[in-house]
Parts: sequence; structure tokens; C-alpha cells
Amino acid sequence: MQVTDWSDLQAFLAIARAGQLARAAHVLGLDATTMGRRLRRLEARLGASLFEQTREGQVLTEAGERLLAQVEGMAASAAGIAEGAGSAADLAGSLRISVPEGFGSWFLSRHVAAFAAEHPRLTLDLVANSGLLSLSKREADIAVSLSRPRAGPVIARKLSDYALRLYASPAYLARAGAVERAADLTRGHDLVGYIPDLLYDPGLDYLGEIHPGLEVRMRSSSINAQQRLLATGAGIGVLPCFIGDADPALVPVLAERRIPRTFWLVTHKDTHQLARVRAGKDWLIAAVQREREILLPHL
Amino acid sequence: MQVTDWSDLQAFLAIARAGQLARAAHVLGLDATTMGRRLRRLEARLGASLFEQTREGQVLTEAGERLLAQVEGMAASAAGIAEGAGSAADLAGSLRISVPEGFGSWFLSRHVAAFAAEHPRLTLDLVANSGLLSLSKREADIAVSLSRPRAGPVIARKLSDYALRLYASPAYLARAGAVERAADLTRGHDLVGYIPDLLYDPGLDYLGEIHPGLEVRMRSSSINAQQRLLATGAGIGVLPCFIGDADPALVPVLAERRIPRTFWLVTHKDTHQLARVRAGKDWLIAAVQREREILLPHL
DNA sequence: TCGGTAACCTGCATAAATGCAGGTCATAGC
DNA sequence: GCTATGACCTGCATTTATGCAGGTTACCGA
Repeated sequence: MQVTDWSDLQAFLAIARAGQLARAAHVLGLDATTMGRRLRRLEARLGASLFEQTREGQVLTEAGERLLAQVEGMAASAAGIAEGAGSAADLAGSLRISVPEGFGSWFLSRHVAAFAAEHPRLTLDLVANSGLLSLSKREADIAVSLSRPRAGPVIARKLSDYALRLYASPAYLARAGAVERAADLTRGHDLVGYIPDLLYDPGLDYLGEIHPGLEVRMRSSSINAQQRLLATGAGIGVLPCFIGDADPALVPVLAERRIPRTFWLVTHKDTHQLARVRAGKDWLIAAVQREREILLPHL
Repeated sequence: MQVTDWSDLQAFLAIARAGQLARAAHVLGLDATTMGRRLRRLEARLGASLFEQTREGQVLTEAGERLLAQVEGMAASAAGIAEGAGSAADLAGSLRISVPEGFGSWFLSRHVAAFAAEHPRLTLDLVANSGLLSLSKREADIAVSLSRPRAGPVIARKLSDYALRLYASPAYLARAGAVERAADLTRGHDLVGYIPDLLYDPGLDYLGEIHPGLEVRMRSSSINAQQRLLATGAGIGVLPCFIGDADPALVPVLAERRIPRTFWLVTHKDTHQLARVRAGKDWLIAAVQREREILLPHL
């Protein structure tokens, strides 16, 4: 009556090869929790324990070894299928992705060539602005948002965590004095930041997390303009690490004091299954995974 | 990034072998709609049409033939897995199923031996009563309900449609007169039925569907008692076809006039994945599929 | 030509699976 | 012994898949 689900066998194979749930999840594009659940479901159905859990991950039992031999046979037959699949190069049309200004110009711009190489017939519009285009109004196919949308016909998943911190130019610091503690910022320093009433996302209201009562002296709604102000020695301000660390004209201030934030990948319910939209999603996910260290640097 | 889901390949194989969505669905224990959706999803992902649709069902395309060769290879490797699985004979413990009185005593009783043979170490309590045990109170593991539950921590799926109709003994009809039309029932006939204020399910209040204004002369809350009354010539009454047609002492009255009803298979959210509960569900489903003709006879 | 039938599809409600955030557990290192 | 770390698990919210009821389409037979 009930047949063993092949997708559970596929999960088993990924875990056996990777030796760990998280790594297997990465291979299949799923979450580690899901891998654990699929494995437990398969074990319950087969009535056998397939792995023993160690600190390093999963070690096959004897029953697991026997099953693996059979599932490897399935995989050998399945291997030829991928080659017959319609390829990424076949995708045509255009894809518009709306992203935060800094993320688009400082991070994603370096990955656009890879997208073009993989999808030669697909035109990518990368719209990097202060504020996002509306998916509901079909202004864009995909958006990268600073906060999770809670309404509308959209689907959200987390893209990546990232960190922001304070930066200034060495010339500014030599002139205005060193910053040893956050409280030093309130004494004789010029701060650069966003315009409070023109914030396009509440997540950008972050100065109070550094120290209460900080007042911005020079303001812009553009992160790129803020970065230019800092690089020319006008003051101290908060930037995403992927911007501040990439600019040789800037050094971190209070380097271990970081502000955590998250990018969310947002698609429209009606279009998120389209091949070109899926290709855009895959590209974004691959880009942040490849350069996770830049988005969230270690101390 | 995105790997072809093996369960979609499994669905493809079932369709290719069965030549039809509905038959493939039966093999995998799913709904035909689901098979169609999985096939369309696989075709979209592979970018190829795998079947052509005819009146008889699905005919493989060339691309479908090529894929089938590879998926048959997977199936050959997978064939050994089923044999290594923990078997139904390993299940132990007890399983309590609460069912309507007539369904338990006239229909399921004939299938209990098959259950026992398949699960020698599993004890089956088949509780056949007017009224059902409570799943919420853990009085039973599975219930077969006359109506779909709309509240509580339970899961419902349709088990089977069935039909009821009027029956009487030939001796009663010879004495009291033939019934040519429903309206004849209001003239000189004795009706047998449920006690209106003791109905344990609103679906049992069906006399008005035969003809308005019928009054029951002899009443019992037990369908078995009602059947005994009819068989001994006391009157005319409504019985499920699987009871009335099985009793040689009874003949249908107004045979083409039938009352459609449905059995619902109900389980508890917390226990429905247990192997013994799944075994009970499988058994119920198999029983009604095997004898569908008895539950819902043709004219 | 029309009605019936078989097979599949669509829309909505329901059930199941999955992702996210935080917690637990075991082990290694100090 | 305590703390940090890595791997996995739990609970809840969200997303996806599935079942059910009814509709559509194409073909066959009267």
C-alpha cells in the first residue's frame, strides 16, 4: 500500500555522502532541519537506524551501509537524467531585481558577470536604489528587502545576515581625535547618517544601538553619498561592512561593535515559480553564500 | 543548485507503467490530481513533454521513453529496498477502531481475519456501536465517522461513499401490500427507524429524503435491531445496502431510490503517523476498495 | 447529432512539509 | 570544572502539496 518515498532516499543519500545534516541540506537546497526530519521519517518507515550521531555528524550503521549500496545504484541511474535537462542557457527574457542601493552597487555588481555567463539570453535589470520597487505592482520580479514583508501576495525567505559598523577616514580621526568608547562620539565628532524622516526601512534607524542620543550632522538618503562623505574625511558614520571594509580610504571605528541586520529575498506569489525568477533567486543565494565572510566578517 | 526531486521521477515511473493517472495514483496511494501535478512539475523542470494524452490515458513521447530507461534503472536498484524493510508482521501492540454499528458488524467483520493474518502480533479492537468513541479522549486510535469532523485535534479523510435504501421482508410486503411510489408509504405501512432525539449523527435523519412526513412506528437506536425487525416482517425501513442486500430475508423496496452517504476516516493529530495506526488506516482503505460494489451497488 | 462516459483539470479547503529562531546535548580545550 | 563550539532538535509560523468536489474535453455509441 505505502511505497517508500524516493525523495526520502535522496535525502538519505545526500546525508550519507556529506556525513552531516547541514552539508547535505546545502547540496539539496533545503534546511538542515528538513534533512533531519526526512531521515527520521525514513528510519521510522524502514524500522531501522541508519546513522549514529557523533560530534562530527552522522556515521552509517550496518543497515545504513546496506541501504547506501542500493541507493547509490539508483543515483548511478539518475546521473544521466541531469544531462538531459533543459539548460540554464536556454532561459530568455528579462529579469528585474530591486535591491538596496549599497548591496547592489558594492556587492552584487561583482556577481553580475557570472549571471550573464550562465544565462546569456536572459537580461538582468539590477535596480539599486534607496527604496524598493513594488512586486505587487509588477515593477520588479524579485526584491531584496531589509525587513520581512508581512502583508501582500509575496513570499519571503531569508537571504543573508550582514553586519554594519562605524567607519571614518584616517585623516578625519587624526584631526578630530581617536574614539575609544561609544560615548566619545558625543564629544567633538561629526556624524554622518540617514535622514530620519526619509528612512525607507525602520531597520536603518540604528544609531541608537551604538549609543543613545547621537545626532547626525551630515545627512543623506543615499548610502553611497554617506560613504563618499566618510571617505573624504567629513565625519564618522555607519556602513555595511561589505562597503566599509572594501574601501581603502576607510578604517573601522570601535571595530568589535557591530549592528546585525538581515537581507530578505522577496518574490511574488504569481511568478516565483517561473524559471527565470528561480534562476534569479539561485544567483542571489549563491552570491551571498560564496562571500558570506564579507557580509558578516569575523572579529 | 536545484536537484531533480526523485519523488517526481517516482511518479513519472508509476504513470509510465500504469498508462493512466488514476491507476498510477492508486499504486502510490495518492490522488490522481496529485499525479497530474507532479508530472507537470517534472515536465516543466526538464523542459520536455513526457506524455501525450489520449482517451485511454498517457502515451510516452520519445523524451519520455528516454527518461523511462533511466528511471527503470533506479527502480531496479530500489527494488531490493522494499524487501529489506521492516515488515508488517513486526508490528505489535493494540489498535482500537471505533466504527458505526452496522459497518462494523456487517462489513468490516469479514475483513478482520485478513488484518490478523497480516499483523499477527497486533491486537485489533473493533468497537461497533451506535455512537463513536472519542479520539480526543484517546478512547480509540481511529474512528469511522458518518460526518466530517470540523473541530478538535483530528484529521479526516473520506473513506468511502455508500448507499442506503428501503428494505422489507417478502412476507411483510405480501401482507401489507406492494409499494409502487414513495407516497404509498404513508398509507397502511409500518415504518421502522431510528429514535429522532437519540440520533448520534445528523446524517441518520434521512427518512424525509424518501418522502416528506413519514412517521416511524417502531424505533431503535441500533441498526442491528432495526434490521432484525425488518427481517421478521415487522415493517419497512432504511438500511445501508451492505446490510440489506446481504440478508436473504430482505428485499429492496423502491430499489432505484437511494440515499447517498459517506464514511470518514478520522485519526488523532498526535498518533496518526504511528505505524500501527497507519496499518489500521491501510486496512480500512483496502477493505472498502475491495468491496466498493457492496457499499455502492449499481442499479 | 446527441448523450454518456472516461480521463484529466481547476479552485478551494485542508493537511503536510519546510524554514526560522532559539534551545539542548556532547565534547574539546583551557 | 567551566566555557565555548558544533551538530542537531523543538516549537511555531509560513509555505507547499494534496484531497475533494465539480467542471471541461474528447471520443464513442446509439
